[in-house]
Amino acid sequence: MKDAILKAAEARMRRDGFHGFSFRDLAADVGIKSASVHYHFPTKADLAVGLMRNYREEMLAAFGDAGDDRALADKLGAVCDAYKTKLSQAGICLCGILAAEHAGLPEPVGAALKDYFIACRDWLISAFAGSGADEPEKRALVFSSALQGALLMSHAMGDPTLFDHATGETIRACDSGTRPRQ
Amino acid sequence: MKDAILKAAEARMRRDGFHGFSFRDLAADVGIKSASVHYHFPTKADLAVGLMRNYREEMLAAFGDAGDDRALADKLGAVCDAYKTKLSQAGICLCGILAAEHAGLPEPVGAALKDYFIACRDWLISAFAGSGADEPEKRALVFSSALQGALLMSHAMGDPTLFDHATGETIRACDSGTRPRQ
DNA sequence: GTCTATAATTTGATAGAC
DNA sequence: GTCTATCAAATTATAGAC
Repeated sequence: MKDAILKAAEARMRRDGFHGFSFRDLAADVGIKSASVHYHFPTKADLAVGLMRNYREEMLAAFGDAGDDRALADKLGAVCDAYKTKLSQAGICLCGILAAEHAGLPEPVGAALKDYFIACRDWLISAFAGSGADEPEKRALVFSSALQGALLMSHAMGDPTLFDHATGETIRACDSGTRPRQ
Repeated sequence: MKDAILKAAEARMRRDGFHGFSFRDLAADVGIKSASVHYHFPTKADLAVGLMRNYREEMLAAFGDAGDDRALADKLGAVCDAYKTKLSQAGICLCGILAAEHAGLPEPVGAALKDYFIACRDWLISAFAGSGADEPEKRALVFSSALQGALLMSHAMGDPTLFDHATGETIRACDSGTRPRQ
């Protein structure tokens, strides 16, 4: 049941944001009462933090090993694919929408948010550094922001192809920047 | 007073999102009661739509004329500067945060949101087409998404330099793509 | 673990006096 | 235009029975 709540909460939070749904909505989704949701997650912040922990593990697992022998473009492609799967399910990145709202969120949520983006950044730094790219730290953040922007705009415009165009462009730029005049 | 409410509402909505503040918060900001806010804006959707209309005009004015004789990089730089000013005031783009939440927002807000992004896209298409770039439609959307992502990540990580890095990279990519081996 | 019941607060919004 | 007063509904969260 805890997993069912987390699943419903991810869908709700990715669609409507932290303040856009209630424990009663969630309870109705999984067929119990809101008091029972509070049994599993005392506060909404607890729910969000638990959700983000799960989400981080799921995404990093989908990215694969940043240090393996795949080509850089394949690694970045795996990251894009993981987010595209999320986009196709409706809603953007869980941490993307929470990032947009983060100034008005409980403090533990903000901390978990930074944890997520730092984990992603570190994965990307590893991937860039492994391919001999210069300034891997900078590239990692630029790539992340391009990705989050592609999710946001593709979602807002209701145009899934926008995500492919934007991420395709970004990967191509990274690849040529990393291995110039190949 | 209507302008004061709009100003306070922009700050609140850019910080906390559509559901993250109340008419009472707003009333306190400008020193009146919430009933008086409802006199100026009957519903919260009315407020958001009015806000977005103002915001759109303000931003397009800051971009300047898309058809003038500035270099493409200068035009794109003006767009980035306009958003950077917003970022420095705290909070991301008004339409960026509303885009993230848009699935759970009143319908008129979603319509105004699309209007904003279409206006921006058209401005950018004009700028790209004027410099002889190929696929100006595609470039416009890719540029917009890079920009929104840069705002989001810079905000979430609390790192203003991230915005400069990401947008600088994007402008450089557009420029070299438009005028190859210059 | 889930329920009923409810507390305590907040919310968007309205009515009507001034 | 702003106020007081208020409504009806929703919200997060808790207490205690089963």
